[in-house]
Amino acid sequence: MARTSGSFSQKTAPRVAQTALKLFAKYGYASVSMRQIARDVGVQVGALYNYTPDKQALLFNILLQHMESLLVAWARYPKRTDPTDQINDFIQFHLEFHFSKVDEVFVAYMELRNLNPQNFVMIEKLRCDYETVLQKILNAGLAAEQFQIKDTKIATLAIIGMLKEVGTWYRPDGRLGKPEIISLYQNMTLDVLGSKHAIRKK
Amino acid sequence: MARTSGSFSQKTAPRVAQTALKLFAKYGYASVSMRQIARDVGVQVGALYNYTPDKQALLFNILLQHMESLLVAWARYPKRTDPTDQINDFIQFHLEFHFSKVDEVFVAYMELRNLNPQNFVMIEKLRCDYETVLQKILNAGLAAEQFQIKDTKIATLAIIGMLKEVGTWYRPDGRLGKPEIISLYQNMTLDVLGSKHAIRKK
DNA sequence: GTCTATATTAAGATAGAC
DNA sequence: GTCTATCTTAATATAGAC
Repeated sequence: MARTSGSFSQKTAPRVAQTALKLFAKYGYASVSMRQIARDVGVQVGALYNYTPDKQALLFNILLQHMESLLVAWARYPKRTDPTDQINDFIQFHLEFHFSKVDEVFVAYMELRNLNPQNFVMIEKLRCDYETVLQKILNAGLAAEQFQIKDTKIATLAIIGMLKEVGTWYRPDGRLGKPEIISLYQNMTLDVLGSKHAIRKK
Repeated sequence: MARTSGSFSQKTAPRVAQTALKLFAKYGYASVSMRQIARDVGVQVGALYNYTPDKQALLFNILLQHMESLLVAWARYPKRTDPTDQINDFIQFHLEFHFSKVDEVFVAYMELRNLNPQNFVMIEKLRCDYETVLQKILNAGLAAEQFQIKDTKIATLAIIGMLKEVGTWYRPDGRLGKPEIISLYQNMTLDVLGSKHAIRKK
């Protein structure tokens, strides 16, 4: 049952990346072997090296494409001027993006330390850029006197932490639908920021 | 320079566990070899097996002892009756405990998937027990009408997420001291819970 | 582009001498 | 209790045939 020469290349390329992503998310980068990836793709291990120079590049490309697509998607997201609106938009954007990229997000959070040093610097830069998006909204809200924040950096990290946790429990068939989750996190975030929206709630 | 027979056993036992913890925290369980642990301990690899039946047991014991000591420490922590006080105490307890166990906490969060299935069930049970501690305080605060929470489970997870994130950036020589961090997180948590403390803040 | 075969290295774990 | 030596398996990566 040897495969005909050249007959699956266009299908194989994306399958290698997708399979690596799926396995890295499930078992962790260090626990997944090239043989395991090859088996799930349906090729012999030698064939993988037509698509990646090595295992590290598989991880790096997953993280690079994920972070770049995240930042590009935010750049294209329509912006409103009011800081409270911006927070609501950011939470909605973030959660919707992450609902659709569960594996990528998980690998991005878990496998940073398995990047080689040069690759780590590149990804960490992009992660910082994304954090800065949120921090700037907080600063805008402070300037507009809509938020009451004692420490902007800590508030940024707390919100990132809150949102990150969602990835550990969200299931498409879970108790809450996406809109409900988004709404809950919008409210909790504005609470953390001391926004006046809190008055509306009561 | 062979070691004298039997001369280091009492020192070696804790060193094996501590070295495994340190290396697992830094490089990840799957990336650390028994040879690497042996080298850092200062023995040959065969000697490790006097202290552990296998590598998996090293990980499991780290997580088991961490979770048990966490739950025991909370059980012994003085309890106040007011739910708002309880939240403040829980945040203080949690952060102080985690400040002192940075590596244990990190390994506990990162390496769950490298536990074998039986070990995973045991650790997950303890993790749930700890989550329940917080959720019960939230329910008490709701019953006492001190908190405004739309979804107790989600609020619990959001707070856990906020606190977990601290482990990724806390450094003993960082910008903020432990008391400042604890105070900030107490405030943000009460904000998320819609506590009336928020009025005091303004 | 994929296969088979292999080079090379290293992993977890064990046996037996001291 | 530790050492040296070794068994067995499996890892990443490459070479060359088809």
